[in-house]
Amino acid sequence: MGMLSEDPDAEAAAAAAAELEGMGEEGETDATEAGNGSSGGGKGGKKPRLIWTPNLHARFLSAVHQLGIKNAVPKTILQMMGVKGMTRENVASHLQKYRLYLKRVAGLPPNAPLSNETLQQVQQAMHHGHQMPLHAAAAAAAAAAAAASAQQQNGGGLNPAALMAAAAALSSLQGSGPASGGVQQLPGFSAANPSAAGFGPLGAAAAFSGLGGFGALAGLRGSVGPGLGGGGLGGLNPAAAMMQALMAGGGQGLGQALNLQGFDANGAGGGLAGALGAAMAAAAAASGAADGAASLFADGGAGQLQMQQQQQGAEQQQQQ
DNA sequence: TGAAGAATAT
DNA sequence: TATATTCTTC
Repeated sequence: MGMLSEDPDAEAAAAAAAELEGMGEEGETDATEAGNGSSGGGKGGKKPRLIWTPNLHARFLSAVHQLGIKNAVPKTILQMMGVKGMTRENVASHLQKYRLYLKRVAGLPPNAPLSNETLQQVQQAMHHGHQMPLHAAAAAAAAAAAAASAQQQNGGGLNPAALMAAAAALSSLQGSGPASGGVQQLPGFSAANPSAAGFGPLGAAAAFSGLGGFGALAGLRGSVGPGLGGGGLGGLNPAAAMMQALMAGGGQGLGQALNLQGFDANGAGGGLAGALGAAMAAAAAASGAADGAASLFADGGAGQLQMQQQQQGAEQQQQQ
């Protein structure tokens, strides 16, 4: 079943194309004009802000991969994407961000010049990362949620430990690469001593940034952020939806869950990056607004969560 | 002149 | 933060 992204090039592009066409031509930009609400008036003519939906990003990636990074320039990418209403500037802006993202994944400083070779290597590495089983993500998310939930009973508040547990679980699963580097940025951290993270959840987030890329960032924005705010999402619990999707093991389910809460699946699409986002979201849900997570515990996931808690304990000891 | 890419603004 | 816009360079 569908792993979320074995071959983004073909599958994603096809899916994107199908959806785009199906949705209606205009739809493209369908995207998404954000907001729009503004009154109606508009005259002014300001172009609506383009939102890079998972499908659009899939098309973008497809074009970039086909062209090769060397030849992937805005104009060409735009042509290959063939999205009505999209401008070269839209693509250029996204490409700029994408390149920065690749550099980060490669562990290069932002100002480092990027060689084509490096980028290609990163891309390949990412493809392999995509093969990562989703259960790993589910396990990490569950561990994080369980830990966060437990701590919440003691006094609540945010739980960097849960976040780090998720990071540790994921990075150990991956074994090597940027992931471990990300975690190493917080030496001395342990569940018993979460303050080692320095900045609490933000510290944990910083650790993730080295490996999370789009996925982790999107996860932070869409789920952890609101969770940290303490207010939750007013009944809607994207994290729970994501966990359910993950546990169900379905790529499509995950995508739908992500769409539901505005989480950009272009990030979640990658196995590892998406897993991080989900794990963090789960932790946030448990420590912040836990409705959905709670229902999940009461559900079939309970047993699995307990297992993961033990597993997490082992992880923590390793960290220490 | 138009496009790419970096820097900066929103 | 994500995306848009501006600025510089080619």
